[in-house]
Amino acid sequence: MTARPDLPKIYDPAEVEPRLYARSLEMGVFHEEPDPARPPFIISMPPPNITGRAHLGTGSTFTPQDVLTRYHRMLGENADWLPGQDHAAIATEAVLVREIAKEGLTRAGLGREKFLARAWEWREQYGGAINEAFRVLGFGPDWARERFTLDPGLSAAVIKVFVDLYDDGLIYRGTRLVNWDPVAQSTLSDAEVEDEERDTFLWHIRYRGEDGGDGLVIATTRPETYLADVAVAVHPNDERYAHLIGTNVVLPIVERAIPVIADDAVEPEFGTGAVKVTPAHDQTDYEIGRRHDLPMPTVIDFDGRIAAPLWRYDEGPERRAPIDAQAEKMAPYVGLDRFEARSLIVDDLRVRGALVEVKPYRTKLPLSSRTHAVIEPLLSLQWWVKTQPLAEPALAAYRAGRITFVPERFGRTYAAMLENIRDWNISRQVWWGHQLPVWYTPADDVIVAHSEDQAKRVARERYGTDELRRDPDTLDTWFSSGLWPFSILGWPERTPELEHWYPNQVMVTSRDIIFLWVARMVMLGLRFVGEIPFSTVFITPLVFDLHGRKMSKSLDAAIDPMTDLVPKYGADGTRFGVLRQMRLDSQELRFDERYCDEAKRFATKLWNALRYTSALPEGLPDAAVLPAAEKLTLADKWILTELRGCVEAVTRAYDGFAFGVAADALLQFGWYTLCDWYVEATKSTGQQETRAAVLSFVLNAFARAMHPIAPFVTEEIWLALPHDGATIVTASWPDVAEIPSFPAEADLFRSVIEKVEQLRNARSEWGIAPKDWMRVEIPATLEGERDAVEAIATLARARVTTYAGGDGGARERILAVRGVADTAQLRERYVREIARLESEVARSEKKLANDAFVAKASPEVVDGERVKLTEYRRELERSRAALEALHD
RNA sequence: GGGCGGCUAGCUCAGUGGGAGAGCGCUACAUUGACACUGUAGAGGUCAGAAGUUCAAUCCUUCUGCCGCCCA
Repeated sequence: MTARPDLPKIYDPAEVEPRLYARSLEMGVFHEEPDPARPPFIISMPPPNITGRAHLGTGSTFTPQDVLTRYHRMLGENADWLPGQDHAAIATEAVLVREIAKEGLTRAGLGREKFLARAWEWREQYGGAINEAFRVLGFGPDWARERFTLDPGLSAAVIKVFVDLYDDGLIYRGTRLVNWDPVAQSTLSDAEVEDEERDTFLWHIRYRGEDGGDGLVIATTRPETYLADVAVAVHPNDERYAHLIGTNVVLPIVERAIPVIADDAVEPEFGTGAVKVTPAHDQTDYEIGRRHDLPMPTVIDFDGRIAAPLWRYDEGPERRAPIDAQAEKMAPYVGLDRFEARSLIVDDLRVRGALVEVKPYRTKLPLSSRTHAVIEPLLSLQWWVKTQPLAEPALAAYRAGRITFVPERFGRTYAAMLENIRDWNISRQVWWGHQLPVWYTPADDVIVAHSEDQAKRVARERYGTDELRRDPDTLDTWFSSGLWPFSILGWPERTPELEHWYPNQVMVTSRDIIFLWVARMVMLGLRFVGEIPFSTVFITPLVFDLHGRKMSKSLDAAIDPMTDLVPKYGADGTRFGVLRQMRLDSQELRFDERYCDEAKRFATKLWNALRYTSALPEGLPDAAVLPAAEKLTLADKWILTELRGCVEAVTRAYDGFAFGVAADALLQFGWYTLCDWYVEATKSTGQQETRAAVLSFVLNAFARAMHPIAPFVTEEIWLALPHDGATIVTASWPDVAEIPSFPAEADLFRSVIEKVEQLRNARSEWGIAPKDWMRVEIPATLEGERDAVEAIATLARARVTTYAGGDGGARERILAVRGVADTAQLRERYVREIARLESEVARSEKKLANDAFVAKASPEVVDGERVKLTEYRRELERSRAALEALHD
């Protein structure tokens, strides 16, 4: 290996990164086969949506996965990171509807088959955008194993799970209140609904008593739904209304009588304390309706327009009749959009004198995260999963400690959510996705089967017909992603992958989908594979920008790593900068680009350490082997000891998912310890014999420790040094047992650093220019410590003379080194130093004079304080003596 | 309403029951055998407020205030 003076001064990620990534792909280093001889380390990548684009949220969730996989691969484990994509039913369909609208087409006009063909085309063309971002960021998942939720194998798994759950009575069809998106024309999961604060009004409306009395005044944010009111509810303890409970009041305009009921769910402080109950159009009201067995008329239809009373729930004719009788009086509103109807109804109520008051009010409106339409809670016939029997084992697995959350507190979130679980609406009225394996006979008999053929067979046997229509709905996307950790391993086949790689070791995701996704993977994994899907769940912080805006949700607040970060800082700088800010106990990462900039300069700094090393006149050694211990200098022993500490700290940090701590430790060692001190120290005479070997060894090990976070610059450096193997990606993790440690010498060198800092400070105070040599005097007894003296001379840029004296250990003698300057300056300096030491001595003496402290504090602390006091006193003595000497 | 997190230097954040830290920014100086994407030195903080526990609290407990998130 020869020196490479040709290396550029500035490390250029734009040149290095694509070249090394392509090399890794060519070498196939990211691919693994199941190997029972080695412990598995498997992460299933949370599949990004095919509509997804890279933003910092993706950076913060996926980078740790890459780091963990690379780290465990270096540990020699059977490590694999399994990538894939999610078909993202509603998001994709929304994009497609917009696409075809540009050509003047509609979904209905195109028809299911052609629409799906367009969807596949779109997927081929644009679905890979996020993978490109992953490659640019240097992520190394096992690309050969990439899966898509609509792949045949995964789809077969979905069908099997549906059929089995149905056969076991855990899937049923029923009418419930759902989140309806009138624009997307589909139900949405709770996660796809975002609350947004809006200014609106609280309308106070009088409902007169049936007996002709004043009745009461209700307050509502949704006056248009009053047409479907079936009761007024008050709190049971609310004395204002106690006399009305059990009586009837009359709805204005339509003149229908409804009862006043008592229910705990009513907040007496809200509005007037009396609330209208509209079970078909509000979640709370729905629950009240269930409790009091109220009829549930629907007056808003799927298109968001007022409709004559519709009956979607199972009410008898006698309960329907009084409401159906209102149809004529409702007629003026029928067909109006819900918001138009609101203003018309408010006007009409005002005219009738029923509108008592209108107060400005700020409320949270549920909006569709896909179409931004206001969500309409609607009663609807849907397919549901009965979750209670699935949730119990999932909860038990957590309580038994078989699943650990990092940070721990998210385990409590998980448990709380499973304890309060509600049945899961799994049908969606979109086309892009897994169509329900459900068929109906002309008589509406339900057949659930693995295939149309099977359904027909069953239909003939059971109902004597094979004239079937298939349910047009598709499954909630989370249904297929809930199978992800095992469906991508080939389940239901017992593949070698499934045998060795399930359960996975770690799942990395963000907290907002702990319930939606993590809990469902656990429930379904336990049910269908009989084992938890992963043993550890690492929850990454959510990313915000410096103004506190959430990155992942709205694109306008998003920083795109592809255009905003990688071109400026490289993939390494981006990764390092993001991870540096990732702190375990913080649930929020307020992204600050300055960390990426720092990381980029760090890469250049390390690069220059390599340039220095390879340009040493001695040349690089042939192998990354250290000289014998007896040849090592004081500085060599110190840097090796520090290296070992750094590797230990980084190992501990990776093991505990403390990526910020790992990055801190790497930066601290690489920049400050290695470059600022050791490299400078090697410039003194006496270091020539060992420095090339030590630097090569240290840089080699350090590059490996840093590789998982910054794969490119570390590989480039590693390849330029003596090394074993073809790529750092498959190199072994630095073994601390092979890094010698010299605690005593390291301590000694730390006192050299301490002294040099004092001397530099003095130099600055005395106005000695950096290029000028300063003078120091060393005690004659220190002359034997040649390494220490040379290091001080080089690092402080000092010429050394001796003075008679100096006793104690090497450390004391090093600290007795003193700078020489103009007498007046020196005197002033010693006077200040003496004052400082006197106050320290006083503080320490006072503490030790406190009997309670000596008696109750731990012996180590007391001893430590005594040692400190002794040192302060000794330093004080030295300074006083030095000041005294100046008077001569 | 219930739960959770945060409040430390101008900014973004570490940290610890026993002498307050980093980076950036700021000030001054410097082209010293790799590095100006650099180096050296410096200024800058009642560790949100109050009470308690303790020999000792920025750290533990309680309360208060403000900021944010989740669930209902």
